[in-house]
Amino acid sequence: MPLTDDEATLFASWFHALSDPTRIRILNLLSTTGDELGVGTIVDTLALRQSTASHHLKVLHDVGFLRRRRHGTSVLYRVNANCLERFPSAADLVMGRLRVDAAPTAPGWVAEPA
Amino acid sequence: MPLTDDEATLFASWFHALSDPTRIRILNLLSTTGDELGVGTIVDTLALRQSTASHHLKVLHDVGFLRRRRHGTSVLYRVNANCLERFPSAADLVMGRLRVDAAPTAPGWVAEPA
DNA sequence: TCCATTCATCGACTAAACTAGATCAATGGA
DNA sequence: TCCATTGATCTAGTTTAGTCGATGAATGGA
Repeated sequence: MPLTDDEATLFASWFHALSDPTRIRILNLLSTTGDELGVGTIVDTLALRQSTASHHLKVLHDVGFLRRRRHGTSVLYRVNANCLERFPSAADLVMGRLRVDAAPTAPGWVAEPA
Repeated sequence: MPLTDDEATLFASWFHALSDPTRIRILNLLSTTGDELGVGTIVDTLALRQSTASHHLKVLHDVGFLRRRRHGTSVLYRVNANCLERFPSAADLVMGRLRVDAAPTAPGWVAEPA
């Protein structure tokens, strides 16, 4: 049974969030570091402009790959653990090896405050 | 150990190939069908313009997700089986759960004539 | 050889995305 | 309250990507 257009669009949006090298580096930095980082640290570590980093962090956050919280004047970002540990091999969804109705509706579909 | 810029760019290119709904639908059609399909069949099944389909097929082929062969006047596309069965959870690469030096350099890294 | 079929490629148009400087908002300390 | 810090948002400029009609190339049959 083929994917619906809506499902295809949804899955594409997840991949889209990973389709930029800077976002890959941000995600890799956060996941290998293992805990939350402020925007300034990310900017310094990856040599990004602040507005550029903020833009990419928003993309990753909007799709559910990242969580964030304020801490004083700074905002700390971290990888969404649900995403990390339960995100199925995304290819499996596309390839029809996972039933769509058993799949999440978003990368961070497990309840957790945004 | 963080990803290099080149690695981040490479991984991003794989995700980019999956970042469009039409390409997701093409890949899903080919994988669920289970064998190779001509461009005309894909065009009819997914209600695409021929040039649009050809464009997306090229993107998927270039990145290694699809193989193709001529058959008479038509061209048959199929999913790259190496890709399907051995493509690791792509997220694992980004998340540092797979060592980069153990990872493929392309989705279709296992030798097979293009 | 001539023609029909099937796709790939080209060119133009439009929309979306990335970057970056500038400005705005939230927080906390003096 | 005033100001410094931190990061989000705004806007502009450039690039990249998706769509689609038109054209070109490969194949095979008449």
